[in-house]
Amino acid sequence: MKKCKEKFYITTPIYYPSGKWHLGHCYTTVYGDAIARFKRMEGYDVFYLTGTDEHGQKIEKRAEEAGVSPKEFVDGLVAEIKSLWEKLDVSYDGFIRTTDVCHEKAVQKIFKRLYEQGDIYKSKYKGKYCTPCESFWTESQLINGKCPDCGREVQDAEEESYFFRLSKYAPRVRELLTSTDYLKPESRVNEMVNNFIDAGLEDLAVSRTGFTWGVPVEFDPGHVVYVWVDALSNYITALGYDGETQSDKMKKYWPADLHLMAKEIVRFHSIIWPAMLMALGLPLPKQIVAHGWLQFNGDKMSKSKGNVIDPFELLPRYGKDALRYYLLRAMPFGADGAYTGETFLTRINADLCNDLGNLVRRTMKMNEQYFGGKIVAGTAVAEDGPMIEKINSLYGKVKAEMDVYKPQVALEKIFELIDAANKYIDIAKPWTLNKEGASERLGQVLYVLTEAIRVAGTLLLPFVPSTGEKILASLKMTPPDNNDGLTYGKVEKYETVALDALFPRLDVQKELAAMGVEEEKSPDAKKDKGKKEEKKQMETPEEEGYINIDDFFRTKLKVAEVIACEKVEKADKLLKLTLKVGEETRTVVSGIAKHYTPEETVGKRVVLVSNLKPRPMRGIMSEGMILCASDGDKLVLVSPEAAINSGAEVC
RNA sequence: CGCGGGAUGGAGCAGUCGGUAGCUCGUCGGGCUCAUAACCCGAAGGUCGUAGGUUCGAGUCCUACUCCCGCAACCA
Repeated sequence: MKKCKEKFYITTPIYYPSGKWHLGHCYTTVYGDAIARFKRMEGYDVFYLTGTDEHGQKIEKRAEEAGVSPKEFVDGLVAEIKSLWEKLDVSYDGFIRTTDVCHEKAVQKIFKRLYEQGDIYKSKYKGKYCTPCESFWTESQLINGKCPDCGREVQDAEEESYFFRLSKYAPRVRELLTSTDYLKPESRVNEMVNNFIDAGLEDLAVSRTGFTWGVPVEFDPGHVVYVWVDALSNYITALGYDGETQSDKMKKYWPADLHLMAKEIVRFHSIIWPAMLMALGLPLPKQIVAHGWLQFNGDKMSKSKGNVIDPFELLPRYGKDALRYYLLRAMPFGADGAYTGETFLTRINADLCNDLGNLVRRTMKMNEQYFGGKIVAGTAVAEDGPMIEKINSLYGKVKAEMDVYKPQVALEKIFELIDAANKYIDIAKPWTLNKEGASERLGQVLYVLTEAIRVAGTLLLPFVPSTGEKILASLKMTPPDNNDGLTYGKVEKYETVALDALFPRLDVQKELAAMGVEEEKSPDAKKDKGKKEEKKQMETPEEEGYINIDDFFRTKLKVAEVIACEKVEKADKLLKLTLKVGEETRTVVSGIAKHYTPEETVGKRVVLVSNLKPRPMRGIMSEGMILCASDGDKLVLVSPEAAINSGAEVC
């Protein structure tokens, strides 16, 4: 079955190390890993690339706040993500960092070449300049027409920038999107074409002068290459492309077979990236696939909502394969998927513990008990037919789904065989055969089961590698390096051994409590959690979760009266409130427009956080925050319960 | 009318070319004893968001509407 080695080049995006690594990063990377492993099993010469995108103003700032150099800052996060990939069994072949010297050099060359051939040109864009801050702002960034940093007047100014002639390639890119299957799922095609291409593609600013943490433009000091050319080109510089000559790796692996990514960066990969490649005269990637986002407890992941799922916490508790399985199985193709602790645990229990783990365990125990683990092929009877057929057809089914990059459906197919095997045991009743002394038939039944387990276990390897290995270890086998043996009867003799349970069964309620999930559904769980918190309070009163009184009084709360209120233009959720706080007048922008009209808000007394750092919102400087109570759907303002002068301290 | 996605048993989802509405979890009842209180069988539960239309026949196609969610451009 092994043919001449065809290549397969697959990539994840390069991740931006500005904060914590989360489940979203894990999802994309594990998804890619499953495909890479599957292709390797099929005999492809796979190159799986991942990496990090390390330049830019945000990193520069974060590093400054942390008091380290940008390089030191990203080094730490890169070490973290590499350890994460190791813990998740991610089998990447290349890891590119945009701070790698050869990448930076290649980017400079690419930039220069595009400039020399006229695809990049120098121009200016108009905006506003704040002289004291030495900052350049666009019209829309201004706050009340003034500098968003210092609030001072700004002057008309022009800033130099290099531009990429994106507009020149718009027709070809449109053609690519609309008449090939370059972009999957197709629903994204309309989004791109309608929103961006047909709306008019403007040339793209590809350099910046406002910060220095980036690849310098070789021939124009003061400019650094902005994210597009720097980040996107990683897919070719990682193969050793240096801007002109083709490296061996480049010749071998380019064009990419698959760029995998989450939906928010589809725009760059479906429009800018092909245009860049066209300009460079390189072949285009065969396909980009965009997956949806993991939503957490019904919402976007957000720290303030307390629903951030940290893979570093989940991993040691449940293991890499539980996490891999969940990510690969539970997400629908292309759309968003909802993560909740409950669905996670239920999935692991139902599929991995009950169906798969238990099947392997019960079969191996019977093998051992009845035949001392020595199982040989016997004569198949009619009753075995459906099972044998299922074993033989499994690889084809899994392959068909993996060819269109749908691991979730591929896994479903594998579990259909596991399901069928559990049913087969009930029909064949080995324990009865044993009592009846039908030894030959008993041996054959166990042989069929063992074959099913071998094939399913082997096909599980790309998805849950260490579980696949454990299953094969029960059969005293090691993972094969090809897909040759995936049919019934390929192994005629076994000496099996019953190992420990593959996945211990989880107590869902206990685990949920341990996760600290907010909204348990069953009353029992609430009880459990209540107890737990009570205990915690008694034992460790000053532990996490508590602040002392001084901490509290750092927040200056005051009663304020709303003396004017209006909707913020072009903002659905914002109201601009003018507040009287004692003698003072404040402007506060608040996201309550869905719950209050301006009219009903005027005259209300509210509680203001008066020492919050002012922050621009939708062009208006908001000088504080007013307190509201919300239980999800409902939101109400918090008010003093009796009349009191505005400006009164809340204590 | 800014763009896009969605609405299917209690929950989460599938449903291709229109042709008997499926899966997983949960619930209820039964079976089995090899196995991790696991496994197997059966049942209850849906006017497929609303209102029209096309058709012999609509979850599927057309029109209008309601509600939800992303993005643009915000909710400290």
